[in-house]
Amino acid sequence: MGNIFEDLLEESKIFENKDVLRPSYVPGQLPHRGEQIESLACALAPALRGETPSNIVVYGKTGTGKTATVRYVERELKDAACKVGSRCMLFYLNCEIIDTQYRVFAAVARQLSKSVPMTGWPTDHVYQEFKNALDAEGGCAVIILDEVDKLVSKGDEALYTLSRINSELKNARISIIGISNDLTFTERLDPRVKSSLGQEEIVFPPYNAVQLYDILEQRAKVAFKEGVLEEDVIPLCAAFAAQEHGDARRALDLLRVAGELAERQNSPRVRGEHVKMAKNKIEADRVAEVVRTLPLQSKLVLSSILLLDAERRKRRFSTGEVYNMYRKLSRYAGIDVLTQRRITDLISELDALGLINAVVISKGRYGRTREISLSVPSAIVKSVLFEDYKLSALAGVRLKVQMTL
DNA sequence: CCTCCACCGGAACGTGAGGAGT
DNA sequence: ACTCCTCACGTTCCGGTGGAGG
Repeated sequence: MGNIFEDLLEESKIFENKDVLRPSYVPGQLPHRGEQIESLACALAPALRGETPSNIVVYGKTGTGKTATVRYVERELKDAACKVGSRCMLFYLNCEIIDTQYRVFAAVARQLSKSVPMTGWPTDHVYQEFKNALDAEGGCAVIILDEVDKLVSKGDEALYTLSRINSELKNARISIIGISNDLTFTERLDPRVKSSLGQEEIVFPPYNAVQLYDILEQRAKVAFKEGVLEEDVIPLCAAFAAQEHGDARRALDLLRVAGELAERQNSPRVRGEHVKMAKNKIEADRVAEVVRTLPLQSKLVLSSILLLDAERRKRRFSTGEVYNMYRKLSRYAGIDVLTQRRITDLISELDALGLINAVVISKGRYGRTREISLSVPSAIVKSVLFEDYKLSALAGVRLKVQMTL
């Protein structure tokens, strides 16, 4: 008795099966994606007959169900291939992690139980191994490249090689499915790759609030106990997510976190206010996590912006101002001072992460620069930044810096 | 209409860590 | 022990540019 885990072990009063709300979950049915599923299935059907399907590019913003749909079709195709006895393999690669030519080949070869080191081999060696593995297996291989744009940003060699590989294979054929959330990414490609890759295009439009509602309702039935959701919960989640470009992942997160918050408060039901709390919590957690995992130099840049923000009346700063502050800070903290060129890149990264806003503006006679401002609450950033022991010394530094200059 | 500021951002290159083969 | 890879992170060099002020 009195064990600290006793209370926590008790069965949830809110959730029936929380996993259904996780983004990795592929449901048995995908509402409002019938059209896309059909196009994909149509395009891939030749694989079952031993022919080579066209290459496909799938477009759509985050949370429009691209990955879920493709994985769903992948599963169905595998089943079908099993039944028909057709030799058809599917490889799912996430290019956010597998983001170079080397890694793509290595990942596929490994799934065909070849052993390839993380790094070390010349790329053409891995390429050979990759081809041998495919040829040994024979049949048709569908390579799914999730977030292809990440792969392209580091040079389009990988796609170039992949799109031409069929002429070098004896027994096997491959076709590529690229998933991208950037509609313009093909324009950065070599025209030859572009025409080969984009034989077929499928677009995923964002969900509207009504569609999000359907999705949430479908999952909520499985995820929650009967009757714990108050009526306004799902519409609220749908509405919030619809505001953020119809991102279904956001909507599901909101619902899950709202449930968790209700559970923690020992509330018997999930109410609308839990959704509002969840919205704030998700944003704060995201910011905190992003800031925490920033490299030291980027943290320093962010600290500079934070200090400027606290010292000046205005809220937007030029690259020069930020760089000057950065130099002072890193000297004070005894950290190598990087060049301004490097810092502009770091600033762009912070911008891409959504922590700051950086827009290039021209001030005419007075030059051209980025206008930089913090785009998240400074309190969250500050508390996380000064956790870093190397930066904690900076917490009380504001006045000193001002004086030493 | 031209100038010229204060940067932007591409390209090429260097270094050093991490790993493999011989 | 030595050679040969990739890759992350920086630096150096430099051509390019929107628009206020002359």
